[in-house]
Amino acid sequence: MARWEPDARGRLEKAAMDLFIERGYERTTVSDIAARADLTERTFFRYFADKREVLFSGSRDLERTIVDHIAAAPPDLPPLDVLVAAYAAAGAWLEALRDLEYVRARYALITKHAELRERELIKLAGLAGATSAALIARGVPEATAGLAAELGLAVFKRGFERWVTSRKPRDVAGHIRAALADVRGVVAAAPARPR
Amino acid sequence: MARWEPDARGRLEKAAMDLFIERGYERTTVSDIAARADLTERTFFRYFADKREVLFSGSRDLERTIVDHIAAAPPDLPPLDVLVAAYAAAGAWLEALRDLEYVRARYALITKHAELRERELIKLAGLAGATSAALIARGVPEATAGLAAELGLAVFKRGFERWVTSRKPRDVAGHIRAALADVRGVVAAAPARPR
DNA sequence: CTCCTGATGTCAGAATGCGACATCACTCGT
DNA sequence: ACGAGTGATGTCGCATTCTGACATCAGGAG
Repeated sequence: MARWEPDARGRLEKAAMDLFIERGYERTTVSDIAARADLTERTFFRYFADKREVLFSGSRDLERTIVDHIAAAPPDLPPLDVLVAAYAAAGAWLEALRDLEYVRARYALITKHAELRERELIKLAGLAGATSAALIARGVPEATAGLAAELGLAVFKRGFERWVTSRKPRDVAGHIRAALADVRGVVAAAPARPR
Repeated sequence: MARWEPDARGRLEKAAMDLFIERGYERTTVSDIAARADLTERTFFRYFADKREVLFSGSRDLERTIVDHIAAAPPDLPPLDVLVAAYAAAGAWLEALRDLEYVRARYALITKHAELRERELIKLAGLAGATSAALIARGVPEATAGLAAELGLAVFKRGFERWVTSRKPRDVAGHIRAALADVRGVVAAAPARPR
């Protein structure tokens, strides 16, 4: 018999999600989570730097997926199109990986608690940095890459949000590409001119 | 004689900045800050919701300034241009209000500590929300406003960063307008086509 | 003069997060 | 087969952040 139950990290993540949904984020302590996972508070903090992190373990994989797609994109595609294609692909990957109910529950939690939104935002900022670096590796000039990353992220955020909150959800990729079109519209907008 | 020294809030902010610069953010406790301001830890938390907030008191004024400029912009200007003009004006306002050394020291602190970057990001997200609402008040459709706000914020971030980190600083407004041009370039980029 | 208000202080305590050390089943080399 | 080492976990103690409840007390309103 194994010395410990396996997958302590996974158990902690599940216990945390369950408890957050049951009682809310603020009213569940790390001690509660650890107890439900049959572990110690101290052990929780060995796996997660702080209480928030338990909700963000997936962000590393997401980032890797996106960066890989950027590297694999056709070499003459303009930066923003590279990013949007990568986000669309990663979105589809995520869609297949996670239950929509899970994604929605997590989204609701993060939206509701400023503490968690802060963490989400810094993860996304890290993602922007990673995509920027991936563009630079393709030969995109540094100055362009940073801005493109920021714009691409805006497109992704918008598309993702539309996906999660739409009543009859269609595919993420579609939402993301629609968001890109919207961005193009906003940037191209010219002042109304009487004629 | 007044019962207490005046401007407790201001004293706390100054004490905090000084100590953060002297010993770094992490190694100064709230108790330290309060002591230097001749106040109690408890009083600190009456003025600031948490330790980080002491560095962000200005963001309310900044937001107000920007929103006012948006409201006052010529009615037929396209959303993104409205935003960039407002940011440029607010940037100039900030430039006149604060010592460059202060802005830089604060920027260095925030850049260095993830905790503070998180707070900064959520303040900026709040700013995006406020600018979006201001656009909607001008009659911009909701869907457009949100995206325009996000893009405008990206322009502002880039311009501000360029301003703070450039060795021989020129005016913020110029940097912001330059960032807008860059964004237009990125969005307009077409795939390289042999002909 | 008295009452009230509002800024501050005092105290106790919960929760987060960390360093140091203990435990103990399992594994590997011999 | 056996002893040393490894690695995940537990235990303990502590600093720090943040909150609730109550106390204090100068100055202003009546």
